[in-house]
Formats: sequence, structure tokens, C-alpha cells
Amino acid sequence: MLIGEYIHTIDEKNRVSLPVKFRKEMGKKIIITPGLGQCLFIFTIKEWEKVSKKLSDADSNLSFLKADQRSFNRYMFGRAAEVDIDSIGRMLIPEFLQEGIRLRDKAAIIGVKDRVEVWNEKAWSEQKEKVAKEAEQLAEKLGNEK
Amino acid sequence: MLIGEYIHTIDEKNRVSLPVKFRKEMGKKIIITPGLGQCLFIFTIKEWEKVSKKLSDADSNLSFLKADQRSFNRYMFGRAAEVDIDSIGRMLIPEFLQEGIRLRDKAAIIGVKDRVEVWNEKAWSEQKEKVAKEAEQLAEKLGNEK
DNA sequence: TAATCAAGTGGGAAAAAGTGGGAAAAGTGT
DNA sequence: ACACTTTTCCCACTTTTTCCCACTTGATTA
Repeated sequence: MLIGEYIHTIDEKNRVSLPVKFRKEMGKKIIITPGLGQCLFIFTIKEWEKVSKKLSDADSNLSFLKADQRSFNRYMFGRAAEVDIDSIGRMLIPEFLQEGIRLRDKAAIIGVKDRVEVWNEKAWSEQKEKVAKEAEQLAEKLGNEK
Repeated sequence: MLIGEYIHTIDEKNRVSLPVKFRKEMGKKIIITPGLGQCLFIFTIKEWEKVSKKLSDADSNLSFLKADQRSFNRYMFGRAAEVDIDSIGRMLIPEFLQEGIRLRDKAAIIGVKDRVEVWNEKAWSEQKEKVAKEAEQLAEKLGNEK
């Protein structure tokens, strides 16, 4: 399971180390897409197959209008990139994906169960702060449902 | 069953001894997450599997499409850590988890039935004091209702 | 009360992880 | 075909983490 938070450098050649704890699970090839919220998603090939299938399936539980569906898919597929992990565990993040989330210098790399997210470090700490309060209430609710 | 209170040092390398009484039950690998209130939760792997299942939406591979679910999963999984217990029974608490509860110097380690909690020592003694009063009132109330 | 043992604490050395950069390879345009 | 840029691959340095050993403290018992 992919969990935890890591702050890594994005260097001049657009490379970022994938945290060691994620490497085994992610394999040698990954898919990077624009995420929802100010981040990127990273999927394993396997996970991406599941996700992309669902996304492109018009009858899925997504109640999108066809036009919306199309443009949403265009967005996800059009910007998705297949990326190799180099011999020492770094991935190369295409510049067109960096722009969207203002990535530079330091990136926060977050494990979220079966995907990885990449954030601008600052945006991540703001996100955390924002969610902290809501999360506690939500968690309490979940806890009570036991 | 995990019970009792222990005050241990958190050293410069972010290590804390797990009380001997907890070691057998916790095993060699644990999961640390932000808790409810000013503390961290420590789960056994087994317990975490239960908890994480409940947290994630079991019916949908696309739980990331829902904004609330997304932020909540991010918060819980992103701030969870799988941690090894070293050969003499210490665990390493990631700094990003320490920040949230202002952990430093002395930590209170509390057994709470099937999980362990970690508190800033001071926060814990305040918490105790607060609960003690409430408990007294509650007991009195219960007594009167007889 | 000294010796012994168990639990907890601290720190040095080795190993691993992360970062940076040079050189070879591939791609592009003239 | 050549010069020039971009990408890829690999090596080397630095920092962090892990592993292991040893000391301290406090309880136990002979």
C-alpha cells in the first residue's frame, strides 16, 4: 500500500526521486496524469488500466453528459504520460505537467493507498492545513459507524 | 490487550522505545497515523488493514473523483507511515507526524485496548486532568440515577 | 548492600537514499 | 552531412537513515 509523505527535489533536468518505499510497488514504468486538485497523479500501469477503462466507459457510474465526458477524457488522456523510472529510481516529469501545478524546486510526494500524488510543496502544506479540521470531524463520524 | 501509560524519550534521531509490554502484540512492523485529538495512533498491520478498508470507499476504484473522499484519503493515507521496530524495540516517528502534535523530548505512550496512542507529554497530562473531572461528574451522575 | 538483570537512552560507523553533473546518444534543423 | 540542442545513461558526491554496540538507570535478589 502506498502511504506517507516525502519532500524531494525536482532538479534542472526535471527529475524527481521516487521514494524508496514506493519503488517496488510502482515498478519500472508509471503513468503520470494531471490530478484533481493542485496535483499530479501517478499510477502503476496496472492501476492505470483500471482507471482508464472506467473513465472511457460511457456507462460507468459517472453521470457525465457525453460532451463533458469527452472533454474530461481529453484532459486526462491527452496529458497522461508514460514515464520510465531510471536505474536509480528517479522519474522524469514532463514540463507540460509541471506547469499546471507550479512545480519547482521542492515537490511533495504523497502515497494515497493505490496511487501517488505529486504536489508543489507549499500547495501541499496548505492543503493539509485546510483539510486537517474537516478530516477530524469526518474521521470521528467514520469511527462512530463501527 | 494494550493498556497502561508510559513516558519515554524521543531522541535526536526521532526514535522512541515502544514499552516492552506492547512489543509482543505490536510485532515488528506498525502503522503510525495522525489520531483524533492531539495524538498519533499506532496500529498493528492487521488492525490497519481493517481501518484502511473502512476508510477507503470499497465500492469504487474511482473514489478520487469525489472531492471529499479525495481530501480525506489524502489526509489519512498521506500522513500514515509504515514503520519497523528496531532490534531493541524502538520505533522511528517521521517528522511530519511529530509536527502535528508538537512532539518533542518526552512522549506519553498509551495503550488503548487495541491501539496505542502517542501524545506530547504535556498535552497528555492536560487531557488526563480534563477527563478526570468529567469522569467524576459522570460517575456522580450515574450514581444519582440509581 | 553489592551484584545482576532488564529496560531505556545515546551515539558512532556502515549502508542506503537522494542529488548533481558530465559524457554519450539521439534528435533537429540548415 | 554537419553543427547544435535535447535527452538518456551512468558515475560520483553528500546527506540521511539504519544498524549495532555500549552506557545508564532503576528494580531485584542473593
